[in-house]
Amino acid sequence: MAAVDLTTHPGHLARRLQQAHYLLWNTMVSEEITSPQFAVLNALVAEPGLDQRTVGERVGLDRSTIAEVISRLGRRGLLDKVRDPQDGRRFLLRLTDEGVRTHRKLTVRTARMNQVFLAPLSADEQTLFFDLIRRVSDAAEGLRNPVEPLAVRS
Amino acid sequence: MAAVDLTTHPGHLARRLQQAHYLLWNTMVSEEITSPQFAVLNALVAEPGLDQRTVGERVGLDRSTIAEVISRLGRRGLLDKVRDPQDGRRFLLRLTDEGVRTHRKLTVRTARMNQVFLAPLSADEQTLFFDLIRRVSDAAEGLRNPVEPLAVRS
DNA sequence: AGTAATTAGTCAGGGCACTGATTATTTCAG
DNA sequence: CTGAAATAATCAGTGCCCTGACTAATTACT
Repeated sequence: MAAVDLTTHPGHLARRLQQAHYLLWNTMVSEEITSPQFAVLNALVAEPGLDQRTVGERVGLDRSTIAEVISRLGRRGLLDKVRDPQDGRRFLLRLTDEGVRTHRKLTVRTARMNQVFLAPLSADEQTLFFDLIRRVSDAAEGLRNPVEPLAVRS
Repeated sequence: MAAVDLTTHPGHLARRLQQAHYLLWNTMVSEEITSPQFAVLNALVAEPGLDQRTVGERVGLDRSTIAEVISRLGRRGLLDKVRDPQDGRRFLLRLTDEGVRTHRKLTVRTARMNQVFLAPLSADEQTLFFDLIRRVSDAAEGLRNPVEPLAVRS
């Protein structure tokens, strides 16, 4: 009696959207490299030598998850990890040649996949789609890290 | 040089959206029951006595995942699982009283959470948001199960 | 009736995602 | 300069998500 219509629940829709994407990625882009892994490669192409934590921040992965993802990419020989001589807590990350090649190859396929994925929407709708999702995500992210209460320095 | 802007990649946005939702759910709805678990409870409120596979279909979870989710709900005493006497392969699922109570409680909180989550969008934009995401997901889902090619019976 | 194909569910294995606790290093304060 | 706070990374634990291989039960085809 009291059942609810999940198609008006953003969380449920978000999950379905991600599943749909996962499937398409698997068939059109790669079965080896996942979408989050590609995001890490991409971040390191843009800014080589980043440390692990910062990469996680760039692509939206927490400290634990980014460690796993990086470990997998390292095992596949797509990136190198070296202690920062300036700060012994950090590891600096840099793509190998193989990592750069992989990124380049997947960039092309990803673009094709995105076209297919978004094909049901007109160009205007696609823009709107990005905008709406981004606004909702950013707002929720903001709730997470409440703006520092402007601490009053005694 | 060849780095790409992930904010125009639907997969990346979908992942971020889901993370944002996960966080909000955890703080505003429940730390025990997850959103997919609630979806299962909801499906069984709507249609008590469904079998496992069909529940999975209703909420969009594959056979393996639905088995895990149901096992957790069973462990928590929120549902019962009995062999179908008509078909010994199936398990029929039914919420316990505790399961019904939990569903009712979470329904209220979920509605509140959805309001907060969608607050950055106007009413019209919310409708559009649902519509765009649903269209993209459904289309991708369609690619997955290509329409049976109308097999020509010799 | 008896074998073949289908179907429901399980299991093993890989990957993503979060929290809370721990370790090592650096920085800050007195 | 030394003890305390902060920071980068790891680890253990839980849960979601998929695939491919397998088992058990049912249905369909001779």
